[in-house]
Amino acid sequence: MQKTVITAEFIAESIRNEILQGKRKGGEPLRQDEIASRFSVSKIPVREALVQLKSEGLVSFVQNKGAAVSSLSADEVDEIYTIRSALETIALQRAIPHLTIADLAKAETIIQQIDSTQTVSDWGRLNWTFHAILYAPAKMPRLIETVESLHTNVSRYLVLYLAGLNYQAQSQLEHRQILDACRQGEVETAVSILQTHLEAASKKLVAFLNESENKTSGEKAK
Amino acid sequence: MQKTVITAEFIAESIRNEILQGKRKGGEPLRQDEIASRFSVSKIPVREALVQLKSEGLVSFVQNKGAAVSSLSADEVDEIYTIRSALETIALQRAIPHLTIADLAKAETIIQQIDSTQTVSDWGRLNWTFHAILYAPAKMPRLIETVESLHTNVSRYLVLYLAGLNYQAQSQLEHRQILDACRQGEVETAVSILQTHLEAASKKLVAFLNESENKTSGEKAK
DNA sequence: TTGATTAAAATCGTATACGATCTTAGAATA
DNA sequence: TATTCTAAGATCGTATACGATTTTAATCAA
Repeated sequence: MQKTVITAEFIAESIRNEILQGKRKGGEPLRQDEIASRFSVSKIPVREALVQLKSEGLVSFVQNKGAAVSSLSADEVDEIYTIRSALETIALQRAIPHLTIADLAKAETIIQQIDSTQTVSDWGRLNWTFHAILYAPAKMPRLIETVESLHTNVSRYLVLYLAGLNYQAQSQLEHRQILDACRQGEVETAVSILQTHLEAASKKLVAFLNESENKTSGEKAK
Repeated sequence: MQKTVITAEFIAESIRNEILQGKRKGGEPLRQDEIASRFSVSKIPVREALVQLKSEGLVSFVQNKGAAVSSLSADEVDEIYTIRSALETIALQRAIPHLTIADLAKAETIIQQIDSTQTVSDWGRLNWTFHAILYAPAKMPRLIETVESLHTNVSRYLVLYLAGLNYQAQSQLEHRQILDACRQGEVETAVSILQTHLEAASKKLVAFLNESENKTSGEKAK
């Protein structure tokens, strides 16, 4: 077996997953020595992994204090959804004319998998998979990469706070409506529902975060 | 004087500038030892700088072959301008109602500076400064950061290939039109000219790159 | 008790060193 | 001559080691 990937990539993926699964909370420091010994490597690939995650917005660095899991404010979440809406709209619009039967079937399968999903991190991952399938034929890899990164950033909050509610039922309904519109080739309709879909998530999440920020206001000055 | 920035940040900025000034051509390998000795540091901060630049799209890594300055295809440039148009449109639209007299004056100054600019790298930098001033009041730091990164990526090609032509005169005319529309608070007009402005740059650059790609087709399979 | 002071421990950032991989150039072979 | 082989050099990726900074905790003063 050849060395599968660069060490730093492997470590970055592990830490990314931990953050997405809520095992690492916002603000929590990421000790280089601890991570290094856990993976039985030196700090050097660990630091490179953290620099990578910093560029994805999942961790932040402070001089001589190392890395910590970054947090999102309500404003930032709002901004992220504005960007996502603009970009995903373009992707879907361009992709629909090129969607194949196989793509649509694959998307349908993912919707069903989401229905029977138990863990929140699976839900977040499948959620993105569904969208990514519909966007892929747009052949815009940079746009998709950007959107995926933004999705990842909000996902850890979504899975934590919206999973229990009736949000999932509504979300799945919209997924099915989007898929139907894609099948019919109704670009306008699909894009419109997608925007609604994103706005709904954004509003709930922003409201939730505003609430928690008010509760804990004053702590931030620390 | 305290240590201004982390070493890696400083090195990243230096290499970034070299790439933007055309001192480092696309495909050119970036030797870690060479860079390290030039800055009198070890390879470790150099590698972190390169990982950072990779996340900005300016360099790419290949396993055991290190980093090299990345190149852009015509398709990628086209995609980048599509993304920029979508995002900059939002930024300008939201910023205009909050533009102050001081912002407008600052933008006017930059236009004048561009007129008297000699070097292409100054032109690229000032060009972005002008746009950034008009976008800033939108208060969307992530969006701006994303757009800036995309601007940086195409800038090194723009300055190389469009600087000589009459492109700059046209570009400056559009800058003044955008600024005028901003002064009048005419959001629709400003956004519309901005889109034209970006499309013009995109078309010229894509045409140029398609031409060079055809000339050198066959080399790519290497 | 509370707050200031300082020494010890923890942690960071990076220089040095080294095995692993890749590249290159000359020798051997056809 | 052209091609394959091989060994030396170049370059990469990372473990180890260490000074610098920060944090913690213990001591002392108010």
